[in-house]
Amino acid sequence: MPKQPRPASEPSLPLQLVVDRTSPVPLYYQLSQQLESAIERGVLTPGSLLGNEIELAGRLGLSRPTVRQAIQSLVDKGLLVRRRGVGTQVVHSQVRRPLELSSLYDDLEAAGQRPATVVLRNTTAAADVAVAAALGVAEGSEVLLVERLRYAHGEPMALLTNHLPTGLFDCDSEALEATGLYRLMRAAGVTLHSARQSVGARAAAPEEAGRLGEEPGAPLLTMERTTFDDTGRAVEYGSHLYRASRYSFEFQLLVRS
Amino acid sequence: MPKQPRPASEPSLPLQLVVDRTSPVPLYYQLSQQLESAIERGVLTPGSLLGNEIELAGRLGLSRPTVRQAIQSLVDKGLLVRRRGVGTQVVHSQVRRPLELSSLYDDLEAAGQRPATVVLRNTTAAADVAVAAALGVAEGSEVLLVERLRYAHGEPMALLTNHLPTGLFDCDSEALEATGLYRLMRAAGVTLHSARQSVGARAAAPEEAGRLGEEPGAPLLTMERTTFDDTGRAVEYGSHLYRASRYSFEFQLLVRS
DNA sequence: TAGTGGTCTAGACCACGTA
DNA sequence: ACGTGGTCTAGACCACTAG
Repeated sequence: MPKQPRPASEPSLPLQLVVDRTSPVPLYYQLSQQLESAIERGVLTPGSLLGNEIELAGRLGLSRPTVRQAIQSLVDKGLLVRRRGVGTQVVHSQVRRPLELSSLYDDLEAAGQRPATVVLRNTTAAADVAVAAALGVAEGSEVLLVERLRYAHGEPMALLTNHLPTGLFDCDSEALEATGLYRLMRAAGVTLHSARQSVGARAAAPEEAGRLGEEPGAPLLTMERTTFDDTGRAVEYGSHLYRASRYSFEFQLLVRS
Repeated sequence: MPKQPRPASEPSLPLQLVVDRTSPVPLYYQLSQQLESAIERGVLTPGSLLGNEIELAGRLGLSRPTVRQAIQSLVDKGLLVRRRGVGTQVVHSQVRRPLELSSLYDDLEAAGQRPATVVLRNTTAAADVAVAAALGVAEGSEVLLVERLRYAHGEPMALLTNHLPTGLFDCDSEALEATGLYRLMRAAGVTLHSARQSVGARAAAPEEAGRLGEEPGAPLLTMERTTFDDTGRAVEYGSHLYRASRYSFEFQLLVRS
């Protein structure tokens, strides 16, 4: 009997998968990385089945729980979908950028826009009510205040105002102009854990408009964010203004199941 | 020796935990629900340790992997933090609202604002370039078009424009005025999987301003969203306008680790 | 050194979807 | 009826952290 043209949902798995047991990298992680890269490179096409877990485990010389752990991590990332009685398949969706704690610096760099930063202020100040509440410090206590103007393609893009608790890390203006705030914090050993964000819009005040190269009254995107480390300390409170004509927030999100 | 005041990070676990093996609810889920509710109610205070997994498993008559599965799900939600050599503790952070595929209707309802909706249009139309690209259909093909004005406290809040593939579900205007679009889709058996969003701002055009009760040129928040089901089909493309003076997007997000 | 989470195994039975 | 993923067990060894 002649072979039928293979439907997109049939197992397509000559796929080279190998694990190195001498490596310190966890086996499930090696596997999930290989699967992810195969999906990324298009070797595993959308809709294709992965083959059942038992057989996959046998073929790799792994136990089923280990294989499941690898697959589960990709399901959590939204790359795979499991269906009982059917199998595990590569998701069809076209976009697969995960939602991260986005850094404007990284965003711009990824877009090939070579960001530039001018530090307008880098000093200490007394915390006002809002800042004190966000950072969980006493009103009037001393906090770091950083104000930056960020450019892309030589055009101003955003006015970034940050408040940070003192003593957290060394906030050097030169370093701030060379990279982003989050990178500095991570480099200083701060482990970012979660953030609370609020995105809105308002009209530009005259001074803000002047700095950003917009007309007074022009629409600006606003973002306020408080970031916490894994001990629950607030490590940063940002209050940012973006030119709506030049910037928008893009992200993908997964539906909690 | 007199007892020292207990530091916040010490195990505090008289905590009543029980599992019902006759229940169809998975054991790990019963456990994670109980832990989550204990955290929510403040019985497990921020910073308190959970006690090691082995002992917890023994006390509940469960195996360690099952207990780990329960704990892991809460770690993924950002409620718990694990540290090797230390233990598992309740995260200190004050806010713990997860990021979801937010529905304006649900948001307003949760805020106690009793949303009202007026359907302005509910018809079919030919897909233009943008809509066709977003939904993955041919340009000019027929799609559903829904335009709604949403009110809170009797004030207009947002102008919602949605395009949907035909034949997906019954798009009844009365139902649309009684609840949100996502609820209708879920009720029709559509399993939402992921969405691609873009949030920006712009000035209100005269007609938009009129409908929303703003002045022309007033800043509006814009949101475009394409939602996919678990087969990768685009099931909805929305292009929405919010009064910036009355609405902003709020969400929490976790740092991928 | 002792205690914790991180990883891994080799099985088992069940529930659900498809046919 | 069959094959799939969903759940669960009872162990094991290792890596990291604290004291």
